[in-house]
Amino acid sequence: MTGSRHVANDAWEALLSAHAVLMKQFAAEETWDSVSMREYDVLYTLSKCAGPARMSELNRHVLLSQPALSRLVGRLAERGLVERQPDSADGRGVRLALTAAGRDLQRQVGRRHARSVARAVTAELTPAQYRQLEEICRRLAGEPAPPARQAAPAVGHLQPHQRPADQQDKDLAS
Amino acid sequence: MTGSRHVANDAWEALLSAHAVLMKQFAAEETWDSVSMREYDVLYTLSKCAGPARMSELNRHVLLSQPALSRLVGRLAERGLVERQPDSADGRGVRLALTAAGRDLQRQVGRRHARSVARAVTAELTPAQYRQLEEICRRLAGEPAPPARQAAPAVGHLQPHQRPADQQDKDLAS
DNA sequence: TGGAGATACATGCAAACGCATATATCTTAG
DNA sequence: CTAAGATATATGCGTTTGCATGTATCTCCA
Repeated sequence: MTGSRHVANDAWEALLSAHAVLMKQFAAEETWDSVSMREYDVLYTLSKCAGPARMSELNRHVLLSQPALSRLVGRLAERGLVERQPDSADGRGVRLALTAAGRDLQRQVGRRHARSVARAVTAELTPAQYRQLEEICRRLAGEPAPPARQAAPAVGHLQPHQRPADQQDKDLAS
Repeated sequence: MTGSRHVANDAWEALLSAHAVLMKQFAAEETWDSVSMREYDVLYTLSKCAGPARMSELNRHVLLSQPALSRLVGRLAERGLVERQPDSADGRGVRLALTAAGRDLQRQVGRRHARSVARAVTAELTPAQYRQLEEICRRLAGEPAPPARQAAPAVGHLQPHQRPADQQDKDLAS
């Protein structure tokens, strides 16, 4: 038993290491023109959300404190990349959506970035391996983990990562 | 072909998501007493290096810019947790090592943190799964990937992650 | 040998972050 | 219906980050 604890820690450390190595690699590329990786992360997350998203929803995906995200979105809004509207249903909340310019920029950067990601991943892993990686990481992230790889029933709870399930090809398609 | 690109991107996104979710979870725990997670990361990395390490070596493991790491180490040195000595062999470089206090603090925090990590990982994954995760992530990180799980030949190039291969149990042992 | 370029780390400075807290709205027990 | 508490987001403020650059040392080739 005491061994499995150790192995579990090694696995997490390996994940951290892979994350750091690849993040640095991606950051060093010329992909990021006029947006930082964090800003892109927000734009990308917004692009995956069907309708307007809320700050708190965004904040579940982005590794940033709530105030930091609030200001980051503020900056993106000032640059005309996202639109921030008061929510009619909930006066405290905000509805966020990409503007046309924001969507364009996300797609453009997303295309380049997706290429880098695909290159890095496929260079080291076999298809079977990165499929396993996806499955395992989804579980780790606490997602229901859709085991079937084709048209899963789409259970539909708005858990951590809800995605429209279509349309997200746009940014990944070459 | 165009499909595998997409799947590879999904795998990376899943990894990012798992990273973000677990990092937030760990950050929210009471584990971090007097050190931030980044500071702990540096202390931990130092604890794994056999002898004194160099800044640039550290910087390979930690996701921070070189100036940020330089100052972070400076702060740790001021607090008496790490020792910074000029390198006799290379006048430009610095040799970093944990002080006794630094090692103690690392172990104490490491014990708590390792528990959290083990809890989180084993709660979601089977032993076979986190072993696979480790193997796959090591490859992703560009490590030689020791396929044998017992006493690998220890090729020994000082690639990204060189670890003493022993002693690191100390911080993970319950 | 000498000097151009590379490497290792540090520092000035503006931008961005996290923590604590403020503000506004929603929810709910009484 | 109201007051207490929860929730969603924003803002003040000190700290930390990244970028550009500085300084010192090392490397290597002419």
